[in-house]
Amino acid sequence: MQRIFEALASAVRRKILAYLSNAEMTAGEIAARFEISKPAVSQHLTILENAGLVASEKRGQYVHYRLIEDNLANTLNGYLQEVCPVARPIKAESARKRLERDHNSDA
Amino acid sequence: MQRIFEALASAVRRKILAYLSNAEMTAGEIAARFEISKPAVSQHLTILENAGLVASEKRGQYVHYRLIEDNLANTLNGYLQEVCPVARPIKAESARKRLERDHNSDA
DNA sequence: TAAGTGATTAGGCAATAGCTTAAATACGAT
DNA sequence: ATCGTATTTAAGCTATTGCCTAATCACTTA
Repeated sequence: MQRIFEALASAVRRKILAYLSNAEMTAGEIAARFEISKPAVSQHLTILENAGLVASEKRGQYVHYRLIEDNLANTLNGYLQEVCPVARPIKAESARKRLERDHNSDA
Repeated sequence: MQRIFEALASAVRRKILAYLSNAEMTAGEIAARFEISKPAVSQHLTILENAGLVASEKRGQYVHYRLIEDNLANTLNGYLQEVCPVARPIKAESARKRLERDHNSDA
């Protein structure tokens, strides 16, 4: 409980959740999206993971992060983010990324 | 949004919300309930008020604080607190306080 | 108006959060 | 094996948070 609220208290971390809302991302992709260093993003991801909001999976060289959909806090937060002017465009980007990937997987 | 999440990130502040869940309280009553100084509680109340989670009303010498019931964040938080082992006993105290007052108002 | 009580503000201190750069670790490809 | 890339860990710095005590402000009552 405490870890969830603390994780959600950070604007950057909520943006990361929005960015993961529609597509899985590697740590590097997430870091590239935001204006902070990779180590800083890595720390945020650790906090989100310890709060049970995201899960990571190492595949080769990359670490893929995804939302844990089956999670009350994420469900409620996702609902709030639908009406949040900061989160909405980031969620849209996330959706676009997924579409791009679906498209490219034809190649 | 940011202020709401920040307000809810503190365990003491969530306890204060639980304590207000069933009854209005003065600043002094809230401070007496928790093991921190009155000024510290006053700061927490300011943060909760700035987040739009509580409202204050000065009546004579006392400042009464109450939850803003008609508030999405409070509604969701109240729901979470129903299943929170920390918040539940505090909510019960709050309910007891209200009953005491209803009883004493006969005098 | 003076004293007593409730509450907040001010000032100061210790602990923590969040960031950066540099170093280390893990993996893939040449 | 070595080099390049992806990621995390380590170390250190700054800003903020949260608390305390002391002082101030506001109100009530004798």
